[in-house]
Amino acid sequence: MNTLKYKRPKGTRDIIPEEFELREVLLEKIKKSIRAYGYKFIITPTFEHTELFIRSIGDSTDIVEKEMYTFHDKKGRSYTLRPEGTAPVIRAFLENSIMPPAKLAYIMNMFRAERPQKGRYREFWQVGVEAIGIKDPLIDAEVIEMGYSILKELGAEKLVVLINSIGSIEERQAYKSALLDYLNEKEQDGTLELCNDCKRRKNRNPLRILDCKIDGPKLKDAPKLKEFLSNESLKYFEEIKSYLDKWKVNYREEPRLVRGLDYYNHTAFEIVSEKIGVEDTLLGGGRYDSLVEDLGGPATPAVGWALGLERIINYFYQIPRISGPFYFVATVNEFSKGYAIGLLKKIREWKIPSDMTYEPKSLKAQMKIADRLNAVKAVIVGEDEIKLQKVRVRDLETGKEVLVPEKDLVKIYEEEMARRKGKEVL
RNA sequence: GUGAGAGUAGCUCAACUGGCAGAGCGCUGGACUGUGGCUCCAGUGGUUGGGGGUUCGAGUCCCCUCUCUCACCCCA
Repeated sequence: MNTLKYKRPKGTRDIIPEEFELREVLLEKIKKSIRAYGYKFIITPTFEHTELFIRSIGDSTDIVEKEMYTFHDKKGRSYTLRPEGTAPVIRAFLENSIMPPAKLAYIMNMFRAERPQKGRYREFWQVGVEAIGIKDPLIDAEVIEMGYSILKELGAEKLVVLINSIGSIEERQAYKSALLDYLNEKEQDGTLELCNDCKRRKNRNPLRILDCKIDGPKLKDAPKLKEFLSNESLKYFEEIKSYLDKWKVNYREEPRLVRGLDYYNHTAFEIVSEKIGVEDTLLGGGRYDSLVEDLGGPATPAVGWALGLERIINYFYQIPRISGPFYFVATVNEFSKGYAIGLLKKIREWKIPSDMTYEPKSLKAQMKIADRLNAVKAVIVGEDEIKLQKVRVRDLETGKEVLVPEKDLVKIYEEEMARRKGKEVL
């Protein structure tokens, strides 16, 4: 088994037919919901100029520092497999002169060179939305509510929106230095010893220290981010919450919530499920008012989120057993096989999933294969049937057989599909 | 990058302190020659991830290596 010569690269996944069908169903639901909120879908290239990600995500973030798949072409240009969707979408928004206000959505695979674990892969799929050119608490709230309802519709349970305002970039900067002053002072007078992780965090993202399991509790008297927010920022945040209240979104204010990408400001949020032991984030997002300008466009505020498709599937779905061909054509001998080949061709012109055995096999063996493939009905063709100008249709679940003219195969198929509709529990 | 666990048949897993590598499922065929599932019978299955070492003898002990999984970090 482990003598296999080639295996998939670490952290990548094969989506086998069973999961493929499940994803199709989920994605259809997601697309329908997102369109209902007025978004249009786009697809950007799988790779971009490396610079785009460094500029947008921030050069001292984990993603840029150690998780990007970067390569060079023959002329030495540096490209990177997209690690996230927001920067490419904004780039495309600018490059195609799309006019704000614009609501763009995407379903794209992302690439990050992390150590894989549950719900976390090196290639993974994100569904994301970006509302570009609108700055009003109403849109922030709507974006959050949309993510919340979509997750709910997808069957995610015990959802909680964690929400915070991290203020404007200037406000956050002021807070950051106040926090650093506080930490340095405590360290110098010996009342505080940070863990190794937090020593690293100090340079990279000091706000995260407050959330550290080891050091966090020691910092009860540290300055609070909220104290550094302007009245305007606070009011904006309050308004968002009042909409969420009105729409009965289950949220919790999380003063320590910060985002790992540099471009966020003001609203930051995550949606987690309390059903999952390790509180993995199902969806994360926030407001980013300076990104469009940073990427060379006019000053344009924006807000958005992304959700991880694999996490939804991992935590809330079983990979279903899928049904095989609707009709499995079985033949009695070489003579009827010739006839069956023509019949199969007709069934396929009707676009009904169907199959047969190609090598000669006994009828018994053919039936066995039909069963194993989980076919819905077997169509048995032998000399008797040909003589009568009919086919024998056996329901593989009930074992009931009917003798009908060929053209009835369409009717039987349609009736069965109609019967199943709505009952499809994936 | 750090830490923990696991690799035995196609799959899920056994094999006491080192002593002949096994079972179930699957697969093929038959009982039932124009009918699947259930039952019974027979057959099919392996370089125990790879390399080295200790030993009369290694799936089992030691070292190296590869792969996978989980957790931390970080994130979707």
